[in-house]
Amino acid sequence: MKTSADQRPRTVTASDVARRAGVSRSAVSRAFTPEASIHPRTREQVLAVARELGYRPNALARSLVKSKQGPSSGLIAVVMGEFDNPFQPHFFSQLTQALQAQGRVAMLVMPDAQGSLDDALERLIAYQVEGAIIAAGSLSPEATNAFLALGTPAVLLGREDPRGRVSAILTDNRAVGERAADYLLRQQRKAPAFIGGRADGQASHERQQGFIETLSRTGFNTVPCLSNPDYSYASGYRAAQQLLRDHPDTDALFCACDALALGAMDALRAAGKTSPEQFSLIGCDDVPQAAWPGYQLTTLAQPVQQLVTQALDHLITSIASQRTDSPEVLRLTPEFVQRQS
Amino acid sequence: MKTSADQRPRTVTASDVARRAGVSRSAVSRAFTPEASIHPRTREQVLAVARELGYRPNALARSLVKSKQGPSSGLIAVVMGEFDNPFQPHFFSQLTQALQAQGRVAMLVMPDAQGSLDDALERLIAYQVEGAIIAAGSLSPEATNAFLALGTPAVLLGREDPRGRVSAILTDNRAVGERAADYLLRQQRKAPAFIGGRADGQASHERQQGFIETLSRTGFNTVPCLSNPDYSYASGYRAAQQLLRDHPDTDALFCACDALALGAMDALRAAGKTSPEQFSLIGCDDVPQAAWPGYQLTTLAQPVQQLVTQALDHLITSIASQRTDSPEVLRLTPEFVQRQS
DNA sequence: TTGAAAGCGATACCAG
DNA sequence: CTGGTATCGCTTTCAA
Repeated sequence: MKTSADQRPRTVTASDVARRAGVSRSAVSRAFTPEASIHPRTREQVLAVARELGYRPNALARSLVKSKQGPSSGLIAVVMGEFDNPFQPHFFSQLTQALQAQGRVAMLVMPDAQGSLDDALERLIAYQVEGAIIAAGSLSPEATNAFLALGTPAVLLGREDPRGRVSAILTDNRAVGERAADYLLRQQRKAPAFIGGRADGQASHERQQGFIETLSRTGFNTVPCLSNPDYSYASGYRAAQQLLRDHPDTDALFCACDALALGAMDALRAAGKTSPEQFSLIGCDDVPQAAWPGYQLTTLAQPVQQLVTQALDHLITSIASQRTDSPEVLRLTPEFVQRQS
Repeated sequence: MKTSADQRPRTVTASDVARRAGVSRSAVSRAFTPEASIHPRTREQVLAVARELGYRPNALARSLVKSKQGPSSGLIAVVMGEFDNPFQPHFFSQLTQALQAQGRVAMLVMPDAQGSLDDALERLIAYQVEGAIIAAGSLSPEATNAFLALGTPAVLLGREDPRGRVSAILTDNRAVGERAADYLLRQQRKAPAFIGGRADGQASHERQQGFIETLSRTGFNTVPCLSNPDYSYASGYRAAQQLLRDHPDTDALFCACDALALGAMDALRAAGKTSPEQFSLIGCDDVPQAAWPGYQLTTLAQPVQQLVTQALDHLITSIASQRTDSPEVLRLTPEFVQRQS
């Protein structure tokens, strides 16, 4: 008699089903292959027995043999930065769901504080991921290298590869800056300023460029620009305080992302600048909080759904074509979202 | 001459390394097995060649053979609900990082609107996940069943299995309600109320129970309790409006989660109840926004780090012991976080 | 349409 | 310590 400890049933294999159904292992395999040449009746029989026994093809074994024909693990690596900005989770959940809808499985890597990114990547690669979506902010280059070395297709999401070696799908950040400037100009503001994220942050930098260039075309030659160690609410708050101290006449502000903008808004309020008449503020991303009644932040929305769809399409295509050369960069247009009025 | 299309190098296998290093495949395998009995010099040689050729053991193949000895895919399924509450992403990122630190890989499932949960679960199961962490809110039962049927260890995180068939790690929600009540009583409030999430929501319900029972012990027998279709900011806002309409004398409010509480706070402010003297508010979770200067929400923090650690420990243990019977429920104590004063 | 047999890439057992 | 061999679970020729 067995002990109660080995309650876990041995995995049911194709052989088990074959034996029970009185057919060969091949037949079982065929029953689970849509286009296989197999008699309908045989298939039904097999599937019936399979259901009865609770058999499911082992994806590990399947991928192993199919790897002869090309990659087919069905696994996609998702490299995601930390959720320090409320925009990231939103982005991430869209991405996951899109992958899922495609019948693929997301294997996740999040660089933690220890910087164990490399280990984690190695592990994913060992699982023969077919491709990678990289949305890891500043850690993207490392991740990019890892996949590039393997010839595994990868797509950057939300940022661009400085060396242009892999495709990238992102929001047109210069356009973001330009439209932010347009908005503030339309409001007849006299003293606009900018609060950005990390000085080396690509997106932040491009938004700043678009912003100040547009302004300079209208005669604003010196626009105060502050940068921060990150893209957080707290940084926005601090930066706005500093801005008010150093440039008390400021009457319009563009922040590189909503998190910064929300922080800035609270700092402005704390300083008594509560009315939209005295001060214009605009952010970028369109995080859920921006729509909260307490904030009503005007912002430039990133086209999340499009970004995700395009990135996935692109990745799937390059997996299918087995080409990682000829990288492309796709810049999608942000959408202006007017609030607070 | 090959065309430029087949630029992707064929995967390097152990045989390639063996041949090049002048040893057997077994030797290569041993070189990559920490405790294997192999001459240090041989190992170094092999590793050198491996590095040179860019060889990495194929995890798929490895898991396949190791499955003889027991589960060893290194894969853990993470079933996560939608990120409709800012607490979820926070939770999720902690979980992922913890898994990663353990050298495991997270395979993610997020039930999307279409309810394709079953398909996605089937897929994960096919990949021979060793265990599952289920933090999917209301969809947990389905997910639980799927893993239970396979005898795959699973742990519920943040909620409990109504039928008590799998282990669960969660915050002590009754204690949350009790301490919330204590706080409001300490403030000498006369007319406390409660705003919860879904009426059938387990956590919300337990928090409510703890809350009203504690209050009733002090003589409050009829406490207005509102429920909502979800746990969102918007619902909190609406519910608070309704509360102020139906019970204008309310002077203290406990919300089942911070998202609801933040919404309620904005509704209170919009109604002119701005001062902490006139109105006490307390939430639960301790999401990042609760600490923002604009809110300064007093709340009962869920011990995220502990929850994650315990859940993982528990899962690993039951994977190792191969037992899915004798489920346990662990309730961790919330931490009171006093703000706004 | 079907079954037998040959792998996919790696590990573990067994002699040497 | 080392190399040969069986095996993991599945798909895929190749004949029949």
